[in-house]
Amino acid sequence: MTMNMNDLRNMFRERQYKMTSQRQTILQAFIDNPAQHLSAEDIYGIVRKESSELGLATVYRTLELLSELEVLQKIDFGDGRHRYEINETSSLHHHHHLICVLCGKVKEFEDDLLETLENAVALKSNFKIIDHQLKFYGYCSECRDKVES
Amino acid sequence: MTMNMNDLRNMFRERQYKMTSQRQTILQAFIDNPAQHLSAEDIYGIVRKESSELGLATVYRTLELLSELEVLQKIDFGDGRHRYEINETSSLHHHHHLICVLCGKVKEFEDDLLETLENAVALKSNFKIIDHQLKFYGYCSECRDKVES
DNA sequence: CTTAGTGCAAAACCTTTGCAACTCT
DNA sequence: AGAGTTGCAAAGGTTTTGCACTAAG
Repeated sequence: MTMNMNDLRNMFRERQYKMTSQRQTILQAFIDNPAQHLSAEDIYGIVRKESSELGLATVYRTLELLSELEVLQKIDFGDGRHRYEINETSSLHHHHHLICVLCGKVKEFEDDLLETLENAVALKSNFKIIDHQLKFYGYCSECRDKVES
Repeated sequence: MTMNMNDLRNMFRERQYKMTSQRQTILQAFIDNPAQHLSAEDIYGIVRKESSELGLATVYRTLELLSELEVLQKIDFGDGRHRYEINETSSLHHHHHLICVLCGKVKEFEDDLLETLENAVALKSNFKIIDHQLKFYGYCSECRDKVES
């Protein structure tokens, strides 16, 4: 299932990375804020509000590290900054994003149906596919009401 | 089919935008370089090589404008800059991107199969979906050889 | 002639990096 | 002790903006 603090500690030990309080705090922020698509600045804000000391550069370095380790997944909604979420290793949790073009709200959508498509693409394209990302753009229910009225 | 210079002129007239030589040159650069995912800097380079005068700020402003008009589509491959391609209005030309995680090469993939999924998502989510974007990550044929050997 | 668009340089952002100080193991 | 990590400030890269000037309708 989802990464927890002990898993992280073990991953770090294996690779001789050090488990620092900053790294713990950052992972904890993701655990405390599920399904939030947090940016570096978001994390920085969350952690500082909880009165922990932390430099912004450290946030960037940690997000980079955790992405390489595939603890986090980097996503891009085109709003000029990178965003991250905990990488659900269980493929059952593969989900996609619905982005409202009016208010910018991002909703999640669970899905497995893409596996078939992925196989077809792999065959035709000669790519060995390891991951996919699917985004839908449209109007969320609230904004749709505004538009239609 | 794809946008041409006259279509653009008409769109501009309708909205009282002005058709300037810079805007023409920029659209022309997209027409001359199909399937290229050009960044602002790319366009700037292409145009200047052809000895036309043009400021980088104008490129950014024009790309923004053409995206709003849906003449261009903004895409993001996570390489730190926005990229654009001509928006194929014909849904037959809906295509997706295969991104190699090793060499960064981007290949295109044609597809219609997503319509079904889109409908399912619309129903379940209460979103009115107007567009989607699908990216596959993996190893291209060349890089796969390197990895497997 | 009027309004929109351009170019330049400066500013604004987000992200990365060099380096001395620090802290896990 | 020793290697990795942090924080700060500076640098880098992309994108945006203010303003005087220019060009399209």
